[in-house]
Amino acid sequence: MHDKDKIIFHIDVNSAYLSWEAVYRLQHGASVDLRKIPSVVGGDPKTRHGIVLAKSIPAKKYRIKTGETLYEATNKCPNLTIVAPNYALYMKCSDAMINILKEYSPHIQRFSVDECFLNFTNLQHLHGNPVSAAHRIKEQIKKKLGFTVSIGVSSNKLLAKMGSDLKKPDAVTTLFPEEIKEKMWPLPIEDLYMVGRDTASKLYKMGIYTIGDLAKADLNLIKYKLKSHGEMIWRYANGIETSDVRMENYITRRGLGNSTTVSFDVEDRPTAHLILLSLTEMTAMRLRDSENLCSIVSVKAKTHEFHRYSHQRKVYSPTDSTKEIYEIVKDLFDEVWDGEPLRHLGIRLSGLIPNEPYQTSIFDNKYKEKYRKLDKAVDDLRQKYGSKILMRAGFLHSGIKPMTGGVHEDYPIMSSIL
DNA sequence: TCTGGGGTCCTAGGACCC
DNA sequence: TCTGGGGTCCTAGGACCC
Repeated sequence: MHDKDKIIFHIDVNSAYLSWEAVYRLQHGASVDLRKIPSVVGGDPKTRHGIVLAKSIPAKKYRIKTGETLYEATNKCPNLTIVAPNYALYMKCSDAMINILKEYSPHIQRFSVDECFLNFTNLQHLHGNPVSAAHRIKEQIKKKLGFTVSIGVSSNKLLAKMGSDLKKPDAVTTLFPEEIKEKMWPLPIEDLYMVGRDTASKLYKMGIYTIGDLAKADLNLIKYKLKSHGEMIWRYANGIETSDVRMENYITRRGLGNSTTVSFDVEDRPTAHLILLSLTEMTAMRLRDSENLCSIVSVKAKTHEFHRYSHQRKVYSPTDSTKEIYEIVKDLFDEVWDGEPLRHLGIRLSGLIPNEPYQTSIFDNKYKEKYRKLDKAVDDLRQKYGSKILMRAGFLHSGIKPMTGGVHEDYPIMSSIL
């Protein structure tokens, strides 16, 4: 089959967190619809989580942007309504949407909590023409779940994604290759997927301001200035993209990590260690749950002044043991920390190796086996009774949670790669 | 009441080897 | 006393995504 025969949908929930919050509140007796007033979902500034996570369309009219501080947002709009995030709710809404999509195609790639690709290729005989099927999907989600989506329809994932952005909210838009010139090329360069602030400013310096400018630019010049990233975005500008709709994201998982912004500045080693232990408990449990061992452990920190640094180490005996990982984490931290006050700590486990029983036995010895059994027992208890059922003694009266991280505990696997 | 958390990939430079 | 080049692995940092 030729790529031009593929039919791909990109389904994007409009202002996802905010819409889901609005629907939930209406269902529970709220009289106002958050979507119809200037409102945002945002974290708590008292714990230094005060940023805008999602905004309503009326809030957008005040030029409020996702990611900016609530302080800035309230300056722009003093009567802004701010609600706290409820990630568990968002998971449920996301799952409910996926279940509807599965009625149309089993071939779905969950791209994030609020976006997915659906492969509609060869399904016309079941569901009719793609555009009317997309409209039915959109209406069914609106009717059953109460929120709106924008759907892009094209012959590859990049164009479907760009298409879903063209019209919001509650819309179906096609962006087939023959429509690129008219619909995509006039857009500003920063609207192209994978062109962020830094890339955009480099392109401006080359006299490239629209997606069309980039599409028509000399590929060799772009490659010279922007390396492989340049080649990729040049192809995107021309609508060239051939990746598959991948159903099983977990196969390609490269690593996992957890991090946290602490409500106070960390200025002493014992506190830092306790937070790192708490993060290790969470990340190592997720690692075991994914049935992988890790061979690279990394620690990252952000200072009071927002300077970031990281330190990592390859370990020659891959592990999934909380204790072993924590010992490495502690070492790494002690090697780099110079005593500067920290606002944020994180750990990341990568270099994943499938944990198959015959492989792990190579590394096992009695000592390790003891910790393996302990980890499993703790995981089982926490799974049954919740993460708070057990905590290490060090956390008692510390004011620090025994497990930290897990805003998106199980789902979704985020990826910036199509 | 001032700046989240979870990801992926790429690049540069140094160490080390032949 | 002058000073190769190719290759791989590792680490730190940065850019991008939602």
